[in-house]
Amino acid sequence: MTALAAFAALSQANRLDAFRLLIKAGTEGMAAGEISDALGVKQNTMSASLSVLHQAGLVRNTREGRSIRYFVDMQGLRGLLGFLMEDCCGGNPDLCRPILDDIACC
Amino acid sequence: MTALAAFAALSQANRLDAFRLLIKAGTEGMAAGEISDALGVKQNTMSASLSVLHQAGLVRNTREGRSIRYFVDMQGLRGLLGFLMEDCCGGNPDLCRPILDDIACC
DNA sequence: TACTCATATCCATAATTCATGAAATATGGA
DNA sequence: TCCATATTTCATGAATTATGGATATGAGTA
Repeated sequence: MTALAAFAALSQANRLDAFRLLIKAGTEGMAAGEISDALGVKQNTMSASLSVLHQAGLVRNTREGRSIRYFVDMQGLRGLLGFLMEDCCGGNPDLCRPILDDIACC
Repeated sequence: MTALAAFAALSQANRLDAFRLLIKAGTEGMAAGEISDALGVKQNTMSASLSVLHQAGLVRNTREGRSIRYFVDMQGLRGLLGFLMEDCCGGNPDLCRPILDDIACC
């Protein structure tokens, strides 16, 4: 199941930090090198981390000249959260409404 | 950081399955034995899994006679998703709105 | 072509994680 | 008290994973 891979991908500090950085970066995304610099992680280690996030369907990337730019894969994130919250609360809206309110990022 | 523990907790099949079961169970929760029966997992193995979810702040439990009943910890879940989506999308609502719509569980 | 920058891959080692059997703890009933 | 039930705790070995050095690939530049 891919949700498992996604949670596994987010369960390690470098990868979680990188993912949150990309969440903040939004549509602009960040080059792989920018990410490793920002987090003070060695280039090859971060490359491996980004690869795990990519395989888990949490990020996309496109080459841009010499750099490779990473973005959050919004569809992947959506699928993950949807899977987690499927049939939640046994149909009791009051339980999970506050959760949604808290993700009111925009 | 506790978000790390939470994602790690959800990154293993038994634990993710148990958590989703509890999401569906809502306020009723489920006894530890019910969970291991439902998932066909040995009792001590499931107990260890529930303990990991508990330490990660994703579930609560209360004793009920001889059984111990588990519930999703809504506050924990809320904190986790809030942490993940913090400052998301660089302030671009169109990006993350579909995500929220997809978690429209109730 | 030769050179440099940006990233990815390979490999070995160290560290972590997992499931299980066996034993311990807590509760309720006779 | 003694017993059965429900669950947790502990110890262990097997499997997985993270990390970093070295190296490879690929893209621009001269």
